[in-house]
Amino acid sequence: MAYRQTDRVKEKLESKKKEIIRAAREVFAEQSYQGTSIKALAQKAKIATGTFYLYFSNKEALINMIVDEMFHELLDHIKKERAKFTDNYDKLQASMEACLNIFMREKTMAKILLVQVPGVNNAFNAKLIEIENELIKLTKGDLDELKSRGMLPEEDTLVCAMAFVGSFRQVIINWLREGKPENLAEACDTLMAYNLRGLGKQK
Amino acid sequence: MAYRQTDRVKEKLESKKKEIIRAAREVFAEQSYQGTSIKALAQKAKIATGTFYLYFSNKEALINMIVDEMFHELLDHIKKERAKFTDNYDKLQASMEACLNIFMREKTMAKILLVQVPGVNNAFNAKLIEIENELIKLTKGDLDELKSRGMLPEEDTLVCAMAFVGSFRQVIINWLREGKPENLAEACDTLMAYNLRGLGKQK
Amino acid sequence: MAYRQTDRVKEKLESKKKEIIRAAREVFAEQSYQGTSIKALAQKAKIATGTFYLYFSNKEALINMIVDEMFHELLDHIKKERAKFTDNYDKLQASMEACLNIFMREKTMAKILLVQVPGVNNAFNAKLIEIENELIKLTKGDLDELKSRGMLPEEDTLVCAMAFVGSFRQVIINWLREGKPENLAEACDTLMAYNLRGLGKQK
Amino acid sequence: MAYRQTDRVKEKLESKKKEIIRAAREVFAEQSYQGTSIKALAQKAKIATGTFYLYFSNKEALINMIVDEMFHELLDHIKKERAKFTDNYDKLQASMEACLNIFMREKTMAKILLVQVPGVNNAFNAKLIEIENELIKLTKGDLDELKSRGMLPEEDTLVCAMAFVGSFRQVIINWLREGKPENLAEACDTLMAYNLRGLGKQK
DNA sequence: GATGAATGAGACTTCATTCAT
DNA sequence: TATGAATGAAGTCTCATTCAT
Repeated sequence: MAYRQTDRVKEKLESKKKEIIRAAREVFAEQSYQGTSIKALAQKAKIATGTFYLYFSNKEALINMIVDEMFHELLDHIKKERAKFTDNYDKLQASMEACLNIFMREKTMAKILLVQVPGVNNAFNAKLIEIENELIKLTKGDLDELKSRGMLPEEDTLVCAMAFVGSFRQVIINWLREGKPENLAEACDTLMAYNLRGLGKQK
Repeated sequence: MAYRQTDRVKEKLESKKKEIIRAAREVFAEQSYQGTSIKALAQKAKIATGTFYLYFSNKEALINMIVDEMFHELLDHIKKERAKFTDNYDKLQASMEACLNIFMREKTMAKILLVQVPGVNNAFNAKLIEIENELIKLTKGDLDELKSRGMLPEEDTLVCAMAFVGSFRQVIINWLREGKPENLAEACDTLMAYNLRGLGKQK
Repeated sequence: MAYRQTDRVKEKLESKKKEIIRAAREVFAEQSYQGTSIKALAQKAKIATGTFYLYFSNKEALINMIVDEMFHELLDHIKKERAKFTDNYDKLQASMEACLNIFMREKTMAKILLVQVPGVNNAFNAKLIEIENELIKLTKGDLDELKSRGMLPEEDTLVCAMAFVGSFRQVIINWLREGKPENLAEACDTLMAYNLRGLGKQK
Repeated sequence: MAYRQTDRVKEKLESKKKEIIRAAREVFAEQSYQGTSIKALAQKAKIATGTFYLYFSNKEALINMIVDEMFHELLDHIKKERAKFTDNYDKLQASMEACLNIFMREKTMAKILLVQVPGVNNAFNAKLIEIENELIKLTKGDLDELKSRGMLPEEDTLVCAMAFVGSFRQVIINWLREGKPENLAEACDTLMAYNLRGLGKQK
């Protein structure tokens, strides 16, 4: 009987991969992608440098997987939260709150997505953009629907969606970088109100 | 006894430095800072690698100069445009329009400041943040004044300023990356209206 | 789960370091320190250039280690030989003979210490000087003792010690560079007699 | 009438060359040959880097010329001083005194010949050796003559000559490097007495 | 599978030398 | 002739990736 990958073996492998990713997230949140060597990474993950290559074909594959993972963590969570509501204004609010919550909970993710990684490598920069655009698309969907129901004035919904997302992004990034505003949850309310007014929501 | 540092020679040297910076801007707009070697840079500028070091002490000095330059180009222009108005709403609008105009005119600057450089090198990342924060500060100044005159509702002006700047940033960045929205000038009007409503401007 | 740092592996690493040092000694005996590139060094040691940096943090660390090593090899041997005698004249003779013997046995050491390295790098030039001065100091110690016992005329013992050491140094260096005098052991006797007369030894 | 190198032109050229050499001596006395760039050299000589190459074909030609010059300065002076005496003991003393005098007068020469240059470049290292050997040869000549007249015991005159020169060399070098012995002239007397005893001079 | 030593391409930078002015 | 900007080979060192154990 030949060697067979039992579930347990598979699981073990998978868990080691997870561990490496976990360590990598931590490191990348502190240092830039380019500034982090595989050796340093391996040390953090408590493996040998060679071992890294048993789990990832190269450095880029790792960051790709990390960003991919974050992509799903983030959007799945957002979609799940949105699904709880039917009103599009509520959906909008739920989206942003979900976003903030996940970033507050997982600061490493926030740092990687918003601070460290951008501008490093055109290849996966694309993936970051994808996340941003996906969020804009969701937002635009809401706006389009509200507009079609006459609940919003006649404005370019793409631009509005960008403004909406961009305003949140800016506040989160400043919070990450400089700790201001101190109370992110409160700022979220202010932002929400700002954007709803901006959209021209009828009271 | 030729080749004295006549004015003409000096001028030529200065223009060569400018040319290197120009080439560097172009390269950095395409590739990341870290991903660009001095050799590649030199090739773009049509000089030998060693020549680069006659004009800049090292790679970091170059990017510092570039970002510094952009910092001044951008903020000087904005301040000049703002100075033409006394009304704070007009100032806000002038700021953003100045920003957009300069980015439309100098796409490489926009790409470097907004797309390529962030997240690469903590040293001058700070300078980029400085630019962003300077703009937020200017905006906040306007909002504070408007608020003190009772022309704005009681909101956290820092958060509002971030939202304001962030919304523009997001639209510009998408335009840079994907060409959408196609008509940036028009989008600017939409954005302006959006933000003025968001601020709670009394008609 | 192989390739642990077993004793055998450790030993191998240590021997590799030794091998690099051995190769370096050989190269430095032929070419100057500055004139030897890491690449050339690596070739001689049959390793890749990068491998060098696994064993030494940089070029200077290597030469430091080499000179340090020689410092101890040389002085330890001299002191050991001196210790066999109580009479200071015997000690003097033992010192010089030990010196000659070690240089005859390890010509690369002699070439590096006496021919190649001096005058190159102020940092470890100091270490070479230290060796020379240590030897002069030992010699002076002997002379002072002899003088205090009235066995030497009233002369400046520092100058005499320098003369003593310098005369040996010159003969060894000429032997290294040009093979003259051919019979170094015999020359040693001549030198010894010369210096003892010079010191004014009472028969 | 074609352009002709008048004497005055020639003289001017020659004097510039001298000036460069003078500056180079000064620099080389402080820094090592390898550690000195042509640019630094040119600055010291108050010429442009390119100008250097109008007077010397390359860096090595300069050091060669310097050492050559020193070779003659030194040996001509020594020979001149020796010529004043007929007794070989007097000649020996005159040689060494001449040597010391010139080194005390021209410390840069001493530093270059004895401290900085050795070990740098096999090519002109040879020339330094030549100087040393020439001095040994002169000394040996004296010893041989004394020996043939029965005024010296039967010893290997080459070794004795080396001892003689080596003892002086050592004292001078220590004086240069560390300022000890403080009084070089006095040390010279001690050394002379030491060596005459060493040679076995009959009183 | 796991290890970490080994590899070598490639980055930055210096500097002897050349060359246009 | 004099200048100093320009050149590019060569040096040091890093690090992603491979490979022997």
